[in-house]
Amino acid sequence: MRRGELARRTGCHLETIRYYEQTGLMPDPPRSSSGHRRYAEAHEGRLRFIMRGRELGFTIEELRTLLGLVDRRRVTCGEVRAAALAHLDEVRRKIADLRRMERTLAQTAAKCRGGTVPECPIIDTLSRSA
Amino acid sequence: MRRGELARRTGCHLETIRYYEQTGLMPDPPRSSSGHRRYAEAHEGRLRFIMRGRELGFTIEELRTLLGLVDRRRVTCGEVRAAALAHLDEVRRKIADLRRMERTLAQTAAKCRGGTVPECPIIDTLSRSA
DNA sequence: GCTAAAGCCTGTAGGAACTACAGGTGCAAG
DNA sequence: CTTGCACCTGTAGTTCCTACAGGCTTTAGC
Repeated sequence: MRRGELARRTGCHLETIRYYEQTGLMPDPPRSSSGHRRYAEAHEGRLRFIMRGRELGFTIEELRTLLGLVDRRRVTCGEVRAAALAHLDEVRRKIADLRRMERTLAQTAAKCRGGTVPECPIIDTLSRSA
Repeated sequence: MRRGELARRTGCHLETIRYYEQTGLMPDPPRSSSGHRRYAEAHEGRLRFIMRGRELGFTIEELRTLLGLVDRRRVTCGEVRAAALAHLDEVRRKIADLRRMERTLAQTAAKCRGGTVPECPIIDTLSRSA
């Protein structure tokens, strides 16, 4: 498939695919005789993985590490495991942070009747840097 | 307190404080006669709120909205509540995404013995775009 | 076969949210 | 009173994209 179709299938921005190629996250794909990129199913899977990682706040650099481990297939299992666990810690920290924020937002919204009273409990909570 | 101390207290980068001032998240603080910024406790609270919001993935623009509501104190309670609930939805979506990633990472790491075998279940899972 | 539209190519510029630096002023301590 | 650090400003660089501009390629209709 070509770049446009890969973009449509994954929902990734067309130019971003090229960017991921430039930064080494995506491999240089084979080209047609006229120079057009030709992607296979494997590319789609890899791109989806990168996209999900980015959505979840992993940096390009972190993904490069993770994918680098995947690519150099003779890396030890222990190394991969360590990287995965480090990322797991980070993900769990982010979840904990978001849950705190969730509680604060839910509580303050619940306290508020949604009326037109200027003295609002949400405002008060936020002002106190909830 | 001065900019340096506010930075030390909050852990915020010195220059970032100035940036938040330029972009209107932080108010222009009072200045000493020689032009040095003079911050009060209230500034520290507001900065911490911004920092937490940023860590949790809220954009500058979203924070500007939220803080704008806080600042213009005569906004209706309903408006504030709507903004808070919208943010709550977003937070919940992020939590759900992160939990999916957490499960994948935990499961694949558990399957792996951490040895030196080149055929690693984590690698296989990631290659399949977990 | 021919042309028009759509799609792809490259390089480069712009935007968001910082971060770093250069060149200068203020202030406090020895 | 001078040395050194903190602060001031404006501007340039970083990351991760996104959007052109100007030019080939491919495809669909005639």
